[in-house]
Amino acid sequence: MRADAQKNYDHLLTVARGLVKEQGADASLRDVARSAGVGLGTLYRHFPTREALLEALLRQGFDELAAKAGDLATASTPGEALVAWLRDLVACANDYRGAIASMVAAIEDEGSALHTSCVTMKAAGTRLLVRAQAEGEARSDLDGADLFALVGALAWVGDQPALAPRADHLFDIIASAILAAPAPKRPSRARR
Amino acid sequence: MRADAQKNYDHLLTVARGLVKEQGADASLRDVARSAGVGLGTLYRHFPTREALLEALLRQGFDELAAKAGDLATASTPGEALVAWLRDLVACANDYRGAIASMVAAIEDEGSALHTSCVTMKAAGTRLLVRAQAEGEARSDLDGADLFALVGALAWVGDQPALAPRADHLFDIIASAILAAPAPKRPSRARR
DNA sequence: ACCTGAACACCGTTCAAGT
DNA sequence: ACCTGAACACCGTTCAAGT
Repeated sequence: MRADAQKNYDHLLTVARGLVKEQGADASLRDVARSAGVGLGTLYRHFPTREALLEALLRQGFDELAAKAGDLATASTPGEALVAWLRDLVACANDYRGAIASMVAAIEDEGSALHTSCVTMKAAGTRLLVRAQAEGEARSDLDGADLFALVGALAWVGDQPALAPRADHLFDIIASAILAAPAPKRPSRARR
Repeated sequence: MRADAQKNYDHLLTVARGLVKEQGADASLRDVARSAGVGLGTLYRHFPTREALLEALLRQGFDELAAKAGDLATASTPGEALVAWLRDLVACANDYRGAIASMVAAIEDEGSALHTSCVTMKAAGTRLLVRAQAEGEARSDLDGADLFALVGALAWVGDQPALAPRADHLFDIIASAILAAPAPKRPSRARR
């Protein structure tokens, strides 16, 4: 890459990070180019789609999550490892409001710039889930897709200003549901 | 209301229902007016905001939910009543993809045309929750706001094409978490 | 009273023209 | 190679002018 192009790329990313953190994943691309002092075509040259830009922004967090998944696979108990990793994944998605919808859609869209990253995340989560299930620490009626959907749901809650204050509490509730054994069809009254 | 105005109102609502069902709550308002064969100003006259249009579309479902909440308060067991009502509320939100975000935001926005409806829904859900809690059929560490947030999360899952197939399963999992007693801080291993 | 549609200020996306 | 910005086809929203 030519030196001037590299400089544009880096600067665009910095500016985009600020704007997307403020205004969410649907921030105006025109604004990004304008704030970076660069032509619209330059933005499109470096990031041909909005997903490509989002992918670049999420890159660092994704890499850290991948590394952490590896560490957790040997450290701590399987159930704790799973929950700790899920918490980080949700936090990563919440860095950019609205990004979670693109991440979720990318799982099934091979053409998306986010596809590979998100499939990798889903696979890492699935491994942690399977290990916890093998040890009897996670309920058995869940698979990787269910887990990713729950992450999506929790990230969405964190993205809504009116719900965000409840996000941590709901995370704990759903985490405990993941760790618990599946409930019987009809809730049993307390023993008497 | 003048007869011609009433006719426009009704026709706009019919057309909007179709378009919003197809394209989601962010369907183009221009398209709605165009498809209804009416000037843009006429749409804005009858529905000054997108929320006002959404409110009119959700009206029927909301009314049915309110009635059902009353019925359920005396019929069936408190836990079953709560879960059945939540299922219907999620289904109602899923009628119009993307509507749930507006509903959730409306709770705290007194200026929103959806405010009253959504506060009413939240209050009805809270009553069903409190009754179930009083009978020991719902966990005690939840309040109405938590419940509404969980409904939002589940409705969001149902709105995502990639996740919708999992929506029913996740509903059951979260429903059983609502009905269960809160888990201890650390998940206890199975008795041995 | 009610309706219309032009006008304004924005978008996303593409692409010919420049360096 | 890379950059620019005009051009196109869309938005949401307002409001003067019509009936």
